Amino acid sequence: MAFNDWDEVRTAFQVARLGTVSGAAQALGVHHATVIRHIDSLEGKLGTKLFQRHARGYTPTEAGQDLLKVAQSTDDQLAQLANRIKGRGNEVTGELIITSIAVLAPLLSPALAEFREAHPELTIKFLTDERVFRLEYGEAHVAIRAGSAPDEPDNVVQKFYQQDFALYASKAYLDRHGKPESLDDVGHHVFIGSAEENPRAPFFAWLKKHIPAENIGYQVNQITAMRPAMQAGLGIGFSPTWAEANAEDIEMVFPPRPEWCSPLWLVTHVDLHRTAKVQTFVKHLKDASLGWSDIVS
Amino acid sequence: MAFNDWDEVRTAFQVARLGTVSGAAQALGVHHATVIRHIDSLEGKLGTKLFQRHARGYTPTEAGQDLLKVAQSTDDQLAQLANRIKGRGNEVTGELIITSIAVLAPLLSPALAEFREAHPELTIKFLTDERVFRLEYGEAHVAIRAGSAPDEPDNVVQKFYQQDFALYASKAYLDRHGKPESLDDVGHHVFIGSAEENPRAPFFAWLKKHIPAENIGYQVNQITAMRPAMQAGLGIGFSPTWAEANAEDIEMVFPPRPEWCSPLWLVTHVDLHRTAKVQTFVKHLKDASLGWSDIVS
DNA sequence: CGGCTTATGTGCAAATTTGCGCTGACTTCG
DNA sequence: CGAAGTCAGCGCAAATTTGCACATAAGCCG
Repeated sequence: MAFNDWDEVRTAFQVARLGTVSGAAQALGVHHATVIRHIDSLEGKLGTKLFQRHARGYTPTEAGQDLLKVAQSTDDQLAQLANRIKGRGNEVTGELIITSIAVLAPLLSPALAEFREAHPELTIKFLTDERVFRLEYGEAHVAIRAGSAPDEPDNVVQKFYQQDFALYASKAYLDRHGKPESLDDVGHHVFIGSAEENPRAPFFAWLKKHIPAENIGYQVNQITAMRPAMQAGLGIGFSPTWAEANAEDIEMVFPPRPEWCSPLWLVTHVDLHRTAKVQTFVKHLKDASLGWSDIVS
Repeated sequence: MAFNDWDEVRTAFQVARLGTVSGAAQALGVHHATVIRHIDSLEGKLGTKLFQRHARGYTPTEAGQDLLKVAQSTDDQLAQLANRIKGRGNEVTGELIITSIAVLAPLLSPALAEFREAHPELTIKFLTDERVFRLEYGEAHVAIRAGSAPDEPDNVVQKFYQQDFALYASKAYLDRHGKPESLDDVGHHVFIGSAEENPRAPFFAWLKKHIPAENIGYQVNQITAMRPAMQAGLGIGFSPTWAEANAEDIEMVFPPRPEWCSPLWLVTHVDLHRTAKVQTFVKHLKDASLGWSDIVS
């Protein structure tokens, strides 16, 4: 590769454009001696004269004119790129990647729909997977995490919504087994618990501690499998109040308790946290979360 | 303008392409600390993060991906440009601009035609004008000058042909006035001279000195006007022997003399003199000039 | 023709950039 | 789970680049 110093190309470009070393030096904001040395170096590497030197300035040779055309196009493209990048910092366009756990999709989707409508030039990607998408690799711009506060470095974490969990069961189950009177005496009632040894969710931890193991007749390792189990009448299970507010075949068995609560964390990478796009979205999500409390009240 | 350092763009390009600072440093042949500093500087100027930093390397953000595309195109174009320029140094293609005085066109044209045929990819421009085209401004690659040796600086001057001048007159003139016996006694014969006070051509200087003013009945300021005057029977005039070798209506009156001779100079700019294109052409022209002597012998 | 302006070119010193060695963090593999 | 390999980041010294002053040459303009 001959052009291993793009700055020299830029210098040569200005010389070719303006015709004089002094003019180019002024345009570049450097000393004219620097311009001369750049040109000399570039010509040395190329083995070709780019300019004919004379007392009135530098006249581009054919090679110099060729370089002028190419560098002009480069200069234009870089200027446009600079505009795009600088402008993008203050706009809400492009791509916004949000990652979360799948169960939050019903909760978040309305807010995402509103945000998408408010910023039509934005493409939203909503990623959910078993594995955790990592903000520090640029896999997502915003993450909504549940459970204990994430402490990944370089991540900006803020609590933005408190999920209230209650115990629910399907009408079919209640018709067959009746409604338990108290959590201290669960009788033969069946609860849906976690298959994990040390479940992250606080309500699962509570369940493991306060409900006899023989009453936990069904265990899941993914939360998404829990609600279908409840609907099928397999037992009594936890669900966030927002999810069951309008449910028809599911009935609340015990109201929410503080120790079951699971906070939602809004996580952004520190590099992206200040951008208008992320800030606007975070604000929108917080506003929307205020309405979520109304649903259950 | 944000991109006032194209080298940093080049560095960022390699980082975006390879994904790691170390890889980019190796590709660029610099220390990885330099790469980090370039990226930091560039991001600082743009006010935007181009990469997300993590332990496995640098992942381009949207802005970084945008830059990658633009810089990739720039890199390609510069590589192509380098190939064109480097290749051109050893090829005989493109443009070859030759300047001369108009009267030499009949002499040079056959040689130019041969050269053009030998190098079909070459475009030849043959410029003649009253004003002197200046090689140091890149107005021409090769100049063929007549008269005293040019001494412009930075020009490579070489003598390549000796024009022999003789005195001619048209048959019509000779029929009317007869043929002069000797140049010491020109009688009432009419000579065609120069309108200039100090003519450059040696034969005009000789004429002014040895022929009485009253015998110089017709004066021109451009040599091109001389031959039509001779043909019209206006008088006796100088012409190079090569021009009249096959003339039918023009007859030699006095044979060439050494003091009338005018050498032709082949002049190239020092910057272009070493290029294959110019070298090839100069060699061709010298070879051709060897044949010109045969015409008159 | 001669002063004035504007241009390029060069030696030397200051300033900036770069390279080096080292540290710490993460990933992968056995 | 521990060792090896890879990567980014940082302080300091060396090397390169740059700026400055000055010299020189050519065009401009009465």
